[in-house]
Amino acid sequence: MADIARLAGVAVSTVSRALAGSPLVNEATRDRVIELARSLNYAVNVRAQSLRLKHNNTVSVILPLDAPTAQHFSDPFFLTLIGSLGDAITERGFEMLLSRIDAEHLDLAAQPYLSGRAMGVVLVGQWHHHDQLDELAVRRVPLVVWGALLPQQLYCTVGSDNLQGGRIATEHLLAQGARHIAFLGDTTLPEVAQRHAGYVSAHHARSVSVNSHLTRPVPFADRSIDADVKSLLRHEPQLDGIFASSDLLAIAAIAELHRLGKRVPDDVAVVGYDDIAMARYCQPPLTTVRQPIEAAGKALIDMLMAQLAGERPPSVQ
Amino acid sequence: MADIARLAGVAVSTVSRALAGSPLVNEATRDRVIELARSLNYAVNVRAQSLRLKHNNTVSVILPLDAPTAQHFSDPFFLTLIGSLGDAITERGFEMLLSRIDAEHLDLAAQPYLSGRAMGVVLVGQWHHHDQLDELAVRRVPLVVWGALLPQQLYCTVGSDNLQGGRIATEHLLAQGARHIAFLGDTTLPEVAQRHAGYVSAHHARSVSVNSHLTRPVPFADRSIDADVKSLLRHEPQLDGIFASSDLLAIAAIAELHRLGKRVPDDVAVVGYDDIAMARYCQPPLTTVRQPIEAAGKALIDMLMAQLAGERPPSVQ
DNA sequence: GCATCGCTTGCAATCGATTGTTATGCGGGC
DNA sequence: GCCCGCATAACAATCGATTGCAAGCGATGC
Repeated sequence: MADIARLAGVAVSTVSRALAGSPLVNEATRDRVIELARSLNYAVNVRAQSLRLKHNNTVSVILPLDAPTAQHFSDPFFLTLIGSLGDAITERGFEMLLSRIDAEHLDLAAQPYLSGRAMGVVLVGQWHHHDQLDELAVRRVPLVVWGALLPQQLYCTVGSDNLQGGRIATEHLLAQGARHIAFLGDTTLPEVAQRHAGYVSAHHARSVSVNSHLTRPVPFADRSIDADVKSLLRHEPQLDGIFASSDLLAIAAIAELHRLGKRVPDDVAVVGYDDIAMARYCQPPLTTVRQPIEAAGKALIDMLMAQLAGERPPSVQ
Repeated sequence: MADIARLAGVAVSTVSRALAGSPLVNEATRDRVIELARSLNYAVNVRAQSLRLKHNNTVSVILPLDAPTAQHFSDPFFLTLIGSLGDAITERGFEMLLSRIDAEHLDLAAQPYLSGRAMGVVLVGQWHHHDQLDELAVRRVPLVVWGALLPQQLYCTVGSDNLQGGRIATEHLLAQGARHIAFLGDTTLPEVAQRHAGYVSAHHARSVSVNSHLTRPVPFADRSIDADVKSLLRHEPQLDGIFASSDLLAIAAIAELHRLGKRVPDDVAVVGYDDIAMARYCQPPLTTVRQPIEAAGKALIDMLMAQLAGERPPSVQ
């Protein structure tokens, strides 16, 4: 900016005002400065600017990394959600800072906010540390979380109605006559636990008993799912339905069922969860419970903005 | 930081040194300051820090937005590539700033660098403006591009060998006896043009003539692909192969072929490109040309670092 | 001769950190 | 008693921008 000031023969403050389009500078001066800046490929230093202005136009999006499963940025559901967030953030003229933290230390999610890098934080998933998130809310960190709505939680969440979703998925299988339905998913995660509760509730509604051996605690995206499917069939030859807590699990399970000579859905019906793009293209198309991914990004950002405006927006399902 | 200095009874400069672990401060003082900072949930203001230090630990990743197709952050290939970049950037301790620009103004990709927001830029795809990217290279903007290697280009690229890939895919179809092979892809894009050149070259190698009516200029991810498949079959009932320039196109084409009563691959064989995760789970698995997505993120970031170190790294295929 | 006008521009403080230089306190040697 | 060296800590300039306040312009009226 000093260079431009020198070349234009004015003070730095005038350049600043000119580039900001302030009416306090002469039009001729302003045009001269702006033209000079353009020809020099000059752009205002955003760090200095936001330091001075104490404001910020970046939203931090954090995808916790579940170390045990060494999961990378690969899960299609999370990637799609990130895409949806990216669109929502871009539409509002903000920037998106994407990072990862250890899923065991969700409190680190406050870092981008505390260090002035971002105006607020969007966290994808609660994982196992609901308590750490409550603490962040107490510390008034602007935060919204994609995940389950838990009783008396202090932070804001956006998510699908997992209980209802689990019920619908299971009822769909029961309605087709399935009576030995497996549940695939890590029920220590709040969202999956709610889906499992829906699975149990749907059984009760039809007075069908739940065989607890049919619930397998597999992570969201585990390649070892094949072994689980094999073991399920060995221990429960009557298996006639699978409710997988993610589409990826469902698709992998179907592939393994095919390899084992089972017909889907004739022998074993499978229902997934998420409705990722892939699900639509399967042959035949995978039955799945739709999570509103497209709307989710918008809802998360809307909620973050409301929070920054001082409101306490209610969580959304 | 001033607050901590006051509470600790020392000067701001001492706090700064203490938090940075400088040996110039007494150990007792240092511990006292660090403990105070922790208890106050204080984090160094990164904007001020990087303003002062004139360095930067964020990499800007830009996904051009192709306005005509109103394409959102949804293409699984690009999302996977972003995931791969995210992993590579996180591994090196950097941050990832993700944004979108109009694909017609790739010169805007320099903005995050010029405004001091990022140390360098990774651009996903050349789209239609090779020239604008050359200009950025002339202006010495640290930039690496995912895309095709073009003759005498001035900027660095990472990408697969599209010519060879196109050749392999087409030869695979020809080897199965296909003689009326359609090409689906927007050949005005450099990468797709090279794949098409491979398609033509494979035909020539076997002295099979190329029917130019079988080349359809569909965008990477277009839902209207169904109409193209219908029209291809109407005009060329002998159609026995399709080389789609992306897996998404291939999968959509297969779905439509099924609807039209064609068997895949018996009646019409289909080959895709990219090898997205989805391809592995199709029934039967989609034949595709693998793009090294996992390695790509690492390669792009390595190249950016080399450039920042003053080297002129060669483009990689 | 001087205060005043509206308009434009320059001065200087400020944002929050870092770091070279200087100052302070203390103990020991002369 | 004085000075020196050493270990710490304070001072102040700096990064690049923004902005309240004041200064300057020439004409005018008292």
